[in-house]
Amino acid sequence: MLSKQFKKELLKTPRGTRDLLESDLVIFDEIKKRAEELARYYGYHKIQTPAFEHADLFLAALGDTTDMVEKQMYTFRSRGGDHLVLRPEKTVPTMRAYFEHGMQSEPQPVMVYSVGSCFRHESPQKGRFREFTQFDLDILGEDLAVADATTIRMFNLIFKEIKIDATLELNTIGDKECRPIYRKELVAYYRKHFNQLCKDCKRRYKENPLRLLDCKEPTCAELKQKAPQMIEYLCDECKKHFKSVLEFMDTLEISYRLNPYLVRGLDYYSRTVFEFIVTIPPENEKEPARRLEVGGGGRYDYLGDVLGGRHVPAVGGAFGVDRVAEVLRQSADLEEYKGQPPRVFLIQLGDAAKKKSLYLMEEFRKAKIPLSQSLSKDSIRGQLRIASKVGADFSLIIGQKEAMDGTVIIRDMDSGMQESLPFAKVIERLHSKLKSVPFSKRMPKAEFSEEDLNQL
RNA sequence: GUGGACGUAGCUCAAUUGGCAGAGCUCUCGGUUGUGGUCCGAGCGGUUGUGGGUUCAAGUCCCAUCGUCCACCCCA
Repeated sequence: MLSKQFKKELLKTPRGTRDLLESDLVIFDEIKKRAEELARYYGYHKIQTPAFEHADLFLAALGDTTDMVEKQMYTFRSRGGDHLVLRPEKTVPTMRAYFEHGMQSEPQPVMVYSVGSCFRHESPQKGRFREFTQFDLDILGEDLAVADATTIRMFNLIFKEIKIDATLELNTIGDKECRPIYRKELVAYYRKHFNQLCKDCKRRYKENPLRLLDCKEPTCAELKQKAPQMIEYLCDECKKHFKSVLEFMDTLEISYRLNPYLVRGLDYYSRTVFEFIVTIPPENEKEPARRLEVGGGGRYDYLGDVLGGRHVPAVGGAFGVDRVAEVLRQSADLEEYKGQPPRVFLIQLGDAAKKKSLYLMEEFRKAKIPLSQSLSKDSIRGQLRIASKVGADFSLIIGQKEAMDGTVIIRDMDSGMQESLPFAKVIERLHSKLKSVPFSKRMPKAEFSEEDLNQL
């Protein structure tokens, strides 16, 4: 037995994690289901990689971005001494699986999707957890712009399907040819204005110049407006590629906003980058509307070279199931995400009836009658209370008398009308009753006016 | 790592200048020994996050600590 003090500390999930209860999971599952249906239809195949990988896999892929590796990854040693890490994302594992299973000798491109937890040791805040669920889509072994367009289109379709109003932002960050040139220009520009930069930007200037474009400080924002933009420095190939992506967007009638400040920090990224943004209205008038990134991705043509020593042009992205669920919870009509209440509630009174009902439950299951019950309650009153609380349309009542003469009472929970039938007829009768009571009629907490009551 | 707000029952929150720790919801049981929703009654549920200090007396004041949320940093 834990002491009370320890209970307070231990009987809760660790920081940045949480339990998902049924009311959360019906939403999660529905999101995953709709995304999966779309992905499958468009030719993606499901894969599942382990929750942890060799730490060196990520070290190799991410390069020497020590902040990410040291501070934000859950690394640990196995008993055998392996240096492992809880996966912080799924692009790298996907590429790892591509090589491990020789997918380069399958017809190209290889299209895969996956859904599962990722882990980052960050300080939690709204929509950001240390364990979170990502839905990933990737196209490996294809450098044509149509793959970029397909990826973006998939997320566009998915968000439409789950009724989330997300804005697409697009940019290109060039390739190995043109990006270094641009970066040099950018650094040269900021060098001239170095003294005006905010404290953070002075650090970014050294560590990750492209991130300078991300700063929200007023003076920095002003500076970046006059900063050189990637688009002016694109090589011919990249220009052609990006133009082609945009043409596909027009063809598919997907609206987008070009955001020249959208960047990805890591070296293996190239060309197309995109994000889907949801604007959340402010809770009170003083606060500005918030931008929540619900998904994003891009092309990563160099990851294959880094990991497998082989050029595998690829494009992919992910959306955060947690964030999407959060947005849905605040905005959407959640009716269709609510779990369906059991339609029939089985009530038993007395030992003989309880035994009988235990047997009957399996018969009802085979007959596909959606049944619920509370076998631990004995009073009819208590059982009926639960039946109405869970929103059952009908109750089946089996008491001593019914158990003896082989009948069941069917009670219509709306009207209170009851009829007694032999066991053999009950299933057939229920099927027709369930069909005749439409979903819309079901109101768990209905309130009746006097007129209604008089009619009964 | 930095800054701000907040920690009282399972949940939402009260508690006056420091003066008996409370309400609503939920849950359990009963009002009706075989009939639900509304209603009524009763009950369960607390070391007021933790530790220390001031005081006759601390949920309240002070210090420390832990935790949660929010923002920053970071964002694969």
